[in-house]
Amino acid sequence: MTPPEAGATGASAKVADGLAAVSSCPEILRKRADFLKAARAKRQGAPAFMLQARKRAPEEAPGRVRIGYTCSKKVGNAVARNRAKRRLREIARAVLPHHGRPGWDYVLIGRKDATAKRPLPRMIEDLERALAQVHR
RNA sequence: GCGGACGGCUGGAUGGCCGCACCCUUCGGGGUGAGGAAAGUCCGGACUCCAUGAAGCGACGGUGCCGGGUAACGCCCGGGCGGGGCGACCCGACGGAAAGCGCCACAGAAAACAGACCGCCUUCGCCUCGUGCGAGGGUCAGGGUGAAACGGUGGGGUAAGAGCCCACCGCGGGCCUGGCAACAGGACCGGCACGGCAAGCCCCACCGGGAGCAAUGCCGAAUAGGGAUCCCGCGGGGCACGGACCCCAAGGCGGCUUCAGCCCAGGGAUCCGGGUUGGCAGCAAGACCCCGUCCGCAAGGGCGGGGCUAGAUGAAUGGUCAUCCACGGGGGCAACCCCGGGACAGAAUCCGGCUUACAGGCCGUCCGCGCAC
Repeated sequence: MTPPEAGATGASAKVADGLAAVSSCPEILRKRADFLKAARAKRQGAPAFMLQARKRAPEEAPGRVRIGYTCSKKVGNAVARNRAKRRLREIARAVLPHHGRPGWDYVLIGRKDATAKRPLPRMIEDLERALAQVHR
């Protein structure tokens, strides 16, 4: 019943390293107004998603990295939308603690089929590159 | 064994690591977390608000063989009738056409108080004396048309025919028997009247008020309609006038009527306070699930015991790795190896149904054919 130990412990050690580097836990965007503001700011395309990013004014919610997700009906039915949103959440969880800047709002927008099909490691690279573009 | 009918179940499994939402916590952690359809939003309810109450009528909408089940239903079960299939079984918009209106294309002589094209029979007249022509009468068996032609088949009968007469079948009527009923069976009477469509209007019976959890209630923040209370004030009469008081109207409150109840034109003051955004409640213990037992052919119901089973709101229920399980392709005699790869689909107030989508797999009952005994 018990699977091989060696591989599992190796993987867990690697991820524990990653966790130690987390600076601040990103906050989820929920208000429609925040999404509308982000949509008017900078945007950067990627094969499996679109990134929108905005540096907030100093008085609103200082210090935090904030992230939101959008999957419209263009992405597909409810199952496809939920799946796309979860994959976007997954890459944000991997990338944002290292590359997100405090005081910024980010919004990830899903694409039909591509968001569900592109391999996750490639999407992580895509997001790192897109963040670098937006911060420049 | 092959082909088929019906009913039910399942909807990848286990583990490691990293996450998300909610609940509990002794703050170490622990627990729970999508479906059979969560879907379509097509029916029926619960719940909430709105409409003054009761009865009747009307309008509109729905349902439509009978009995039962249910909170209720357009659902389910059992039965009847009609149709399909060798059969297991399946299908059915299945009340009324002697209340009325309307329609019945094309074809056909004729499509609804029947009618007479060809034909059949016959009377009279005429002549060219014929299987002739003309006029009249009797007919609907035969012809052809159609979805449908005013009962069908056989016999008698006749000038030829015809329910004209008879037998059987069909149809109608009341009666008897069985059944709670739909309905079925029987003998009797009637020579046949009543074509079809109600999925065109309609009639009959039964049911139904409207809107929906973005309902609705509460809390906090900025501005106008509305409501409550008080004051002034309003038709006629009782008093000669005015006021107070009393009585009586008129008018208003559902589509209409009756009864009951309530309100009174207009002006002023005070108080409460709408839509919107955010938060909280509604919001998960229920026509609930499981087991046993009794009643019932069944749907289902009674009793007893046990269980607590998602609660998000830009909306959690995931990502990844390993092994296994289906499945597809390739290689190999084979064990096996390699590659691909997981149906339909995601709760949003909650239940009972219906409908639609669905890879593959499993179980049970039954039918037909073939083989063996």
